[in-house]
Amino acid sequence: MSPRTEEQYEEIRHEKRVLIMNTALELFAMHGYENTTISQIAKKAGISKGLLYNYFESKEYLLEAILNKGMDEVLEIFDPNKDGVLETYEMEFFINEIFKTVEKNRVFWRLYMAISLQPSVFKLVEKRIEELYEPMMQLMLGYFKNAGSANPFMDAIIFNSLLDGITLDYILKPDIFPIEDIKKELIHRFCIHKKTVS
Amino acid sequence: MSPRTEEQYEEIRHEKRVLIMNTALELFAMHGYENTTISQIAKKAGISKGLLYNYFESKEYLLEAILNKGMDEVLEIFDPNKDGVLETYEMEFFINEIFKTVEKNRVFWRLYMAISLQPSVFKLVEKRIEELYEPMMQLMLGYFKNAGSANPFMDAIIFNSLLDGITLDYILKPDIFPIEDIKKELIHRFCIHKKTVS
Amino acid sequence: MSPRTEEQYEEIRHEKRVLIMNTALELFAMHGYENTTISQIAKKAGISKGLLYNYFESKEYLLEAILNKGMDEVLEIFDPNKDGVLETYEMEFFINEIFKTVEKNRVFWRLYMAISLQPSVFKLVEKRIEELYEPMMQLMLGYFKNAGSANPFMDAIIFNSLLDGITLDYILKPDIFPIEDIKKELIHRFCIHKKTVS
Amino acid sequence: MSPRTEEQYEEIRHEKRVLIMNTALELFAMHGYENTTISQIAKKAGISKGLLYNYFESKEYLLEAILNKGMDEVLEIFDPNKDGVLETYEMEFFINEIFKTVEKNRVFWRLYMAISLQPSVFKLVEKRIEELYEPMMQLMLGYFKNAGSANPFMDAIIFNSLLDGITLDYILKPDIFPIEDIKKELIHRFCIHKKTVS
DNA sequence: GATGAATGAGCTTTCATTCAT
DNA sequence: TATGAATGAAAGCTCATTCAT
Repeated sequence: MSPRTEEQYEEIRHEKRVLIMNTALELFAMHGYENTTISQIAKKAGISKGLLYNYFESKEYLLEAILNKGMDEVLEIFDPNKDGVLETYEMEFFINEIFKTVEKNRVFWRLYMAISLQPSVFKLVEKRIEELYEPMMQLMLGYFKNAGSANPFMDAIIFNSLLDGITLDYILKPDIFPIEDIKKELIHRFCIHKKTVS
Repeated sequence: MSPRTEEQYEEIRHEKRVLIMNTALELFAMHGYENTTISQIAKKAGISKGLLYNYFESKEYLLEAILNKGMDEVLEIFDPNKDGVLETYEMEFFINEIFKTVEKNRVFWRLYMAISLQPSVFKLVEKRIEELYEPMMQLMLGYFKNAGSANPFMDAIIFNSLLDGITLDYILKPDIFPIEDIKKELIHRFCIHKKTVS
Repeated sequence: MSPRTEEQYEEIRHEKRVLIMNTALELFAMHGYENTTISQIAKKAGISKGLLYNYFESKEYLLEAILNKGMDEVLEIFDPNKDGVLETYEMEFFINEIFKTVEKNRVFWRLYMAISLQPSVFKLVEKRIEELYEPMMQLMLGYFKNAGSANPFMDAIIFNSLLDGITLDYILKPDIFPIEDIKKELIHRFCIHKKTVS
Repeated sequence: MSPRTEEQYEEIRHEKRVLIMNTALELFAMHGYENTTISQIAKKAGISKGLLYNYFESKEYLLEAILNKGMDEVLEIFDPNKDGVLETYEMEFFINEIFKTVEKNRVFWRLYMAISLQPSVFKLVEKRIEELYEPMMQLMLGYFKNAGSANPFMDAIIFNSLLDGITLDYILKPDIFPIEDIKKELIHRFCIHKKTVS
């Protein structure tokens, strides 16, 4: 056996980081950030407390890393059309993407929302939230303008709130919330084919 | 000097209870339940820690009392139509009531939502939530049926999610969220006046 | 109704003192001195905490008063023969008296023994204990000498320990400890009629 | 540096546990369970409060561990003759063993008796007490029967009470109680040598 | 890199005692 | 005399973080 290469070590480090972050995310989302102890995370991840501090400077930095990673993943959706306008025919794809993200990262969203509701921790996500909401609003604004809305600003805000509400309700009751039906309904209601804005 | 009468004691007790609950609600909502210490509450309320425990058995019971009181106030909205159906012409009144409640109890809703997102504390509100959502859904279901909706169940869920999303966004950014405009828009969109029901 | 006389007030004060002391004794003996709160005592006695402090300067003084009163009652047994010698024919009477006291003041003895075992509170009873044991030992010593014992000192100590052990066991399991039979047995064993020391 | 081996940790843990238990036993016995604070124990043991909780879940569990360990040690005396009968010639050995235990574990016995006298804490030792008294009584019963006693049950109870009383008096005044002489006297009185059994 | 024993600041909670009425 | 609201010191306990190995 030859000693591990620099890259292998790097790989191991990266995998452990991900392990810790995923473990912590689950616990944070389930019991809340304050109710989760470093011991619990270390135990569930199968490592020692000391090692955890080898990867993350503090509990708060760990949380920050988790939130940033989650936000990065979410923000990728907006990349394709980053500086463009959402054409009406793209709306269906967009809604699908959003729902896919929400369903895939349910646990992250729960944590994210809980944190958002806590002003004293909110600073950790405040900046990233702007990165999310600003392009989102621009996209929607452009879309509704394009679709000939009488009040595109109002339409955008309401659509945005509706998505937030759906996400919230889905997170709170994932087992009984009919997320697939809701998605279809949204597509049906908001994806205007051709020029027939009702 | 003779001791205070029972009524005087009752008065004192009631006022202090309210003072403590209001103070705690604000702090809980602002910094989160776990991040708020009994010391902070006592200090802000201008009383000693010991006295607080004279009124509430524990920090958790204090939270429970706050949540229950808030839920009681919110549930009063449903009283007028408790076992009836929401007639189409009543929808405007109903939306107005909901928005009034949300605006008036902004702080409570923030706490309430934060708690709901934390499964381990969720048990405190679980039962009360059912008291809120069940009649709400029935009311909406009846309303949309009455209004001739093709899919009243879907309409009810979406309307409900929309309200949740609006509440959430308003709570997170009360200063910039155009709550009044949104309310008008909702009334405009969802209040079907008798003659126009097809 | 004429105002109460000075004596009547004094009478009321005395009765209330006794009420508080008896209530406290029971609680102290049942749950221990440290585990009993002033609130509990006041509540069980049907008075306010403030009033209790009107009668007793502190919790410790209350305990002291209880212990002293109990000791006084116990010490009365020794009065009849205080400076005399226990004649052999008086032993039966004496044992009867001791058992009567133990049975009557079971609760007091429990407290008294518990306190004795706690050096830091022991100072409260230390002096009174000497008042009890010293004459007791003298009495026994005289008795066994009188009865022609080969080692009256040893006999006295052992007899004393036996009484202590009986008291302890009776206190710990009053329902199953055959106190009456034991008493008869003691009388049978230690009351030497005439000169037939076995 | 590589981390300590499992054995090293085990060693450390065991030694600390013993240190804490011995320190706590002494303080509990001296000042009483309720009057002893965790801080005092930690300080006297030369460790932090936090560490103590690393080893014992709570103050009560610490007490329980102490009582159980003490009882285990005491119960070992009964092992040799566990299911047998105490032959008359073994009585001397048995009395010697009992006195040895009492003298060696004086501090434990003080705590044990104090706890026994406090019904609300009694549950901690209730079960263990039965383990002690039941075989003790059986042994004594067998012994006195064997020795031709007219009332072996009474003899057993009285002998038991005598031992309890001696233990109590010795604990209360170890410096002046003539425990060695008493032991000899007991052996003299209760060890019936085969030939002299009438 | 990896361990978990060890720390200590800070939390919730209790309760003897005081005091305005 | 009598009340119970109010205090505050001190208790038990938790947990993020450190560090010797």
